[in-house]
Amino acid sequence: MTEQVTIDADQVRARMEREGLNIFSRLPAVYAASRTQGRKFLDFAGGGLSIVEWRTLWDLVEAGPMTIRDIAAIQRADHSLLSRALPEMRKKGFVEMQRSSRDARQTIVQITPKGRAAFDQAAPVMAHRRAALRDVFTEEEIRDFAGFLDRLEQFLRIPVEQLVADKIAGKDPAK
Amino acid sequence: MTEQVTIDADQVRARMEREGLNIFSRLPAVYAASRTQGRKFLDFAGGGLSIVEWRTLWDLVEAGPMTIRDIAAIQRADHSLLSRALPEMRKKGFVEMQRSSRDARQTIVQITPKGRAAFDQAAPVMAHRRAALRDVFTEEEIRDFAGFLDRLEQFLRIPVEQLVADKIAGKDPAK
DNA sequence: AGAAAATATATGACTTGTCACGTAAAAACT
DNA sequence: AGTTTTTACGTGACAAGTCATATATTTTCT
Repeated sequence: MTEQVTIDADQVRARMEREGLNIFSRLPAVYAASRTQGRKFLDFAGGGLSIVEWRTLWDLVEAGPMTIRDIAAIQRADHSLLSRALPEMRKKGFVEMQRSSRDARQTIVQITPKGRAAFDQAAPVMAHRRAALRDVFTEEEIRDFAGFLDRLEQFLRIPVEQLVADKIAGKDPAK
Repeated sequence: MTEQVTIDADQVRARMEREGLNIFSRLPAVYAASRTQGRKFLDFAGGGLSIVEWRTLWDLVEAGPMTIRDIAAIQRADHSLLSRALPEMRKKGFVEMQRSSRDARQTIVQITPKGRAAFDQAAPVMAHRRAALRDVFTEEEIRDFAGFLDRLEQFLRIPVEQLVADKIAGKDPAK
C-alpha cells in the first residue's frame, strides 16, 4: 500500500498567482477566451459563420478582391488555413475564386452577394463587441496594448539560436 | 469569358495596417507565434517535450502534487486538455497518477524523477527565453502588459447577451 | 437515510493553427 | 534560350484548444 500523496493548496494558489505575470503562459488562455467569445457572438448573430469565415468575409468587404496569400497576410496566418477554408466558403456561396490571368499561380478571391449578406448579418453584432471593448479600454490604452503586441510579436520572431547564443555569450547580462 | 477582377494593393495594405489596432484580430497571430517559438525552444533543449508537457512538468515542480483540475486551473485551460495529455506523460514515465483516497473522484498527479530530469533539461533554455523577454520589456511594462491581459480576460468573460443588450439599451453610449 | 445536485474525470467531435512537402508557374540569372 | 530559384497554392500529419455528454463519487437537502 502506497501512502497517499498530499496536496499543498497554498503552493498551488501561489503558483497560479505567480503565473499571472508570465506573459507566455497567459497568451493561450486569453486567446482561447477571445476565440470562444467571438464564436458566441457569431452564433448570436445567427449567420452560421465560423471565426475564419467571418474574418475572411470582413477582409474581402473592406479591401476588395485579393489573392489567398493577401488574405493570409492580413490575418497573419499560414496560407494553408485559408487554402482549406475557402473551398468550403465557395461551396456555401460566400465567395468566388478564379485563377489570375496575369499570374496563373494565383487564385483571386472575391465576395459574392450571398457572402455580403452573411457579412451584413454578422457585422452589427461584431461591431457591438468592439464598441463594448472601447467601454473598457480607452483609445490610448488600446494603442499601448497594440504597441505591446507589436513588440512581443517582434520578439517572437527572433530565432532561438540567437536568443540563447546572446545569453550564453553574456551579452547584455545586466540590461 | 468573364473579365478579370482587379486587386487594389493599396486597399489591401491599408486593411492590414488598420487591423493592427484590432486587439481581437491580433491575438491569434501573437499566440500562434508564441506557441511556435516555445516549441522551437523545447526542440532546441532536446528533451522531446511538447508545450503542454512542459507547462505541466513546470507546474508540478513548482507547486508539488495536485489534481488534474488544479493543473487545468493554473494553466487556465479546459481539464480535458490535461485529461488527454497526462496518460501519455505517464506512459513516458514523467508522472505518476493515483486516485485520491480522500475523494475517489480525484486523480492526484505527481512528477517522477524521470519527469524531473526532463524538466531540468528544458528549464535553462526556457529560462533564457523569459530572460530575453526581460531585455525587451521592463519590469514595469510587463506588469502593465499583464494588467491589460487581466482586463481583457475579464471582458472576454462577459456573456454575449449582456454586452449586446447593454448596447441596444443605449447604456453608456458615449463612454 | 434517500433523493437531488454538484464535482472530477474521460472521451468523442470539432476548430484553429502550424510545418513539411509536392507541384506548377513565374522570375532571375547565366 | 535554358537553368535555377522563387513564389502560390494544395494537402497530409500533427498540436492545442474548445464544448457536450457520460459516468462515478461526493455533498447537500429534505
